[in-house]
Amino acid sequence: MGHQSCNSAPKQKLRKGLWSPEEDEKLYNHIIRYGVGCWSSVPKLAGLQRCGKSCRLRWINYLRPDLKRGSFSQQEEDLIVSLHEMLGNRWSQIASQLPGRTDNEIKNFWNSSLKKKLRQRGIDPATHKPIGGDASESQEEKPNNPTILSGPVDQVFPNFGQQYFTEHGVTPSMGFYGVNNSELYEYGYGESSSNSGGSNWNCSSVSGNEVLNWDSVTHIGNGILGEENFEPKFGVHTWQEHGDMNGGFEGDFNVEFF
DNA sequence: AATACCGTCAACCGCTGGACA
DNA sequence: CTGTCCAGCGGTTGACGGTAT
Repeated sequence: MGHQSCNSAPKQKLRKGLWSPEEDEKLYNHIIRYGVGCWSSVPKLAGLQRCGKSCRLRWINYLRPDLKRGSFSQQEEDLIVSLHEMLGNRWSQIASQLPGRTDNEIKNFWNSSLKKKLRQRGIDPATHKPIGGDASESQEEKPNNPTILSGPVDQVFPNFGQQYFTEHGVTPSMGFYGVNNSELYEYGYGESSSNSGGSNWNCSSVSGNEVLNWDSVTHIGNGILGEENFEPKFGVHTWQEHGDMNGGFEGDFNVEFF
């Protein structure tokens, strides 16, 4: 099958468990000198009795020079929580938004610390919704409490921001954005007039700025692109781009988070 | 002082999907 | 098209240190 464990490689006895300082040194020196290349050949070339997978993990989670060590800042903590709300347990995607942190590190931090903190605050870490209590109360509260932010892209979207748009080759524009099957999607951006492209949102032009008709938000879960489970996360009211658009997106936003 | 319990974290395991022959 | 190899991912495990009993 398509899987192989460290046991299936060569008869030679492979070491497991914690890494010794000598092993670390061998692996570190090898990769600094020759780069990674093919992980399966690294142990042989570096003189290690480990499988390539084990070497890869050790490098990524511990030896890499660009790793940030030490405890998580409050800012990082908040970022992890908001990214987890959007992406779920996609630790590598979450880690990609936190320079110097590994997916393993974030996963451990989440499981050992953050989950507990959220529960203490009365928030279910799985759903990010209030635990127990009066469900109707919490549902009523949501639409009445949108968060409206204005400013540069990285300020308004600290949780994925400029990098997200750049990586996805998307210029954020007026419209709805949301989550479907834990992927962030943009829907209907850049469109004016109503119900274009099968989307169920409306907008109109007012003094040169396109304005969303938020009444249509309630319809957005119904069959956009034939998808279910679409969960709107935010809408861009107005925006203005600036800077070098070829080098990545820059702009000022007026955004409403649901 | 002994040991049971708990939290943290490094590392492993097994699965998935992409690349390639 | 099929099979194999491999990197990457997320869940799980186990070692270890600290704290409670």
